[in-house]
Amino acid sequence: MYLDERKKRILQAVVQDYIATAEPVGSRTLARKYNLGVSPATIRNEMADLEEMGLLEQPHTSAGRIPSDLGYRYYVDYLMEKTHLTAEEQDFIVQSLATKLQAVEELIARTSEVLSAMTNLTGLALGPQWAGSVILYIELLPLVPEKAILLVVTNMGTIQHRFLEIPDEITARDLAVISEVLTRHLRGLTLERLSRAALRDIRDELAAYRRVVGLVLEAVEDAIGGGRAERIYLGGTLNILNQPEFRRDLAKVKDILNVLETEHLLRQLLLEEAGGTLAIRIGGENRAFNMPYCSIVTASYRVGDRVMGAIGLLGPTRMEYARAVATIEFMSSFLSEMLAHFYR
Amino acid sequence: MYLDERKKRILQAVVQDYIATAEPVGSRTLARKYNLGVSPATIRNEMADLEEMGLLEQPHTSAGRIPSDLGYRYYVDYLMEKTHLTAEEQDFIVQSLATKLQAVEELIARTSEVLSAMTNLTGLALGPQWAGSVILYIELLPLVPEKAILLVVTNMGTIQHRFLEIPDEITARDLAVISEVLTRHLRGLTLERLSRAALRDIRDELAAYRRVVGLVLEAVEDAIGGGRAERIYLGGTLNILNQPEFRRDLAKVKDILNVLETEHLLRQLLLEEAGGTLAIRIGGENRAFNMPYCSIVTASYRVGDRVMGAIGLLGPTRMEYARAVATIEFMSSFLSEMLAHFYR
DNA sequence: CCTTAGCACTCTGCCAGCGAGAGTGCTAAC
DNA sequence: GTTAGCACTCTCGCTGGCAGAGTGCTAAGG
Repeated sequence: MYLDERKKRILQAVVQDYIATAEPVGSRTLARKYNLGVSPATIRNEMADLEEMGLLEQPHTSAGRIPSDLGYRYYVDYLMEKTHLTAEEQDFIVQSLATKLQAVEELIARTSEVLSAMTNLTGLALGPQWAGSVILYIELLPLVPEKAILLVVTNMGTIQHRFLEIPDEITARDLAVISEVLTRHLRGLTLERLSRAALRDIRDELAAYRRVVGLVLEAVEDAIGGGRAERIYLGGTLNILNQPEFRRDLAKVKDILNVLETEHLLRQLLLEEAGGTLAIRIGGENRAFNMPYCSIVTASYRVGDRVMGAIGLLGPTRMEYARAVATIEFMSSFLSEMLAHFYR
Repeated sequence: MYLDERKKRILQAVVQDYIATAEPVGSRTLARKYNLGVSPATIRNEMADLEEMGLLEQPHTSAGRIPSDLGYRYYVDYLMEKTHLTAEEQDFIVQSLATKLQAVEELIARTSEVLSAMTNLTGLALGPQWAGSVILYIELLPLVPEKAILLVVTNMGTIQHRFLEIPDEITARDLAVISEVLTRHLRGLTLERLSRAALRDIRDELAAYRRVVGLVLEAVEDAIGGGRAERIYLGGTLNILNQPEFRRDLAKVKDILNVLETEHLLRQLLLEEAGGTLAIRIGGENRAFNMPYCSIVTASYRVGDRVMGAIGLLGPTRMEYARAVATIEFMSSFLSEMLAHFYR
């Protein structure tokens, strides 16, 4: 789609003004606030063109124009001036995330809050990804009589646990033996596929414990498979209610909260385009979700070249894209850095 | 406060009708729907009395009456007919919670969702309580070069972990020795107070590892102290938006979501009266919270006589108390039962 | 003395009508 | 190609009127 310079400037001005005010913007306002060097009448003509091209739309005949999804898209792709967080802001993030950090989950949890605090949007954070990591230890420890706890520790430091009923005659020593055998055979395998061969070997070697080995292996498989659901952290859900476009429209708020409450939807939202570094999906571009009035900016974070999770910002289509992008970019690279340091 | 039979019946009818319809209820309606055997005029006189006593109030001169906090309180304490969940409902709960259960956290998480599904209110669940449990194992495992992971396992099957930087020269065998010493000295201690003596003994016995023992003990203390923040699970946040009294009033919704988003407020809300079995706090009785239009029904769940956590239902003051109470009571005793079975 | 019918009064919610304000599209002049 | 002028349109907020619901009071009845 080709736009001459003047159209670009006008589109840019409309988008920026609408983002700032949430009010449809008219030719007069435009001429006054942004010195475009032409009169309102000319701007009107241009805006009519932009509307015909599908970049702007009118809520009703006699209101100003607002950007369409396509208009935002053009803005984001070609017109938006990239910004960076200020040194103070970066510092704030670093302080918020780096102080007294105890476990990776905590880092991710705080990330969602910081994201929201930086932008007044809703911050999302997913991870850390459990898939793709490698088993380091499997331990079976007696808990109370006839109960044991199974721990699976991976090289990423994630831990899954399961409870097991065990027959009375199995001693702590037996459990230690079983742990050792399990660890020896499974160590180094990725979680996605425990080789069938390894499982059979274990069964053979532990033939003496026939009564429990089935249960134990089941628990192992379960711990590994069931752990797939990484937690999603939300920050600033409340901010949605501060957006003027939603103050009056409970139905929309409900749609959004519904998505925010449904983990698998969120997961889909965050991971859909985790391939690239940064994804911006605007309004109706999010086909799967009934939220044509929302945009989302997402990015994955990595350790080395493995995707460890994703973060995102959800807000009205009218969000400050430049700031959202700057924040997401900084946060995802900072997260990657922190994790790299954490794990190596 | 003494009420004669007729006043009781009228108050009861007002509360029930208002709970059902969310509309102020007038004398005419009352006379028609509930056969009180008297005319609207008499009812009006009685209602005027009830209003003077502070049990009812009028939104404006010419609307019907609605119960005041005090009115609800009287209803809950003296007039409410206790109900029980039907066999089908109980079955639904049992099915939802008992199938394929993997870990205690999952049980609690599902509880909040079931609570909300049963009542169309917002379900809260806190726990399982980490305080009061006893250390069973402490393990220090090498993770990647110069990093180790510390695991603290308690008799309740909760696990805390922390990452540690360790000098290169410390071997896996060294870590095993340290683990053994830690476990030997700390096993059986409750998390609240690791005795100073035990810590000194450890320091003495591990003098050879002077370089790491400080770090390790710090991590242990941190894992134990930091773990205090049990997770809170929410279910059905969305239901708030379905309440007619909040459909129009974004400010209230915001207040509520704000509380729901702030963990320490929720914790306070759930634990405030964990002493008794069941607590109902109505509207303004919740002094600490700026939500005079909300009530909350809470109960703790236990294993033996130790409080393991709490569950609750949050909704408008107009909630169906009888149902909320029945649900909470069933759920908390069912939870206690499940956990008792789990742990013993 | 309690209960009840009747009635005047009050307040809300809803709708229609109106004017102000903002913005547009079109036309004609520059 | 640009711009001033103008008629037109649409929203928003305000007002007044009206129906509906409910009340309190009074007076009559058991």
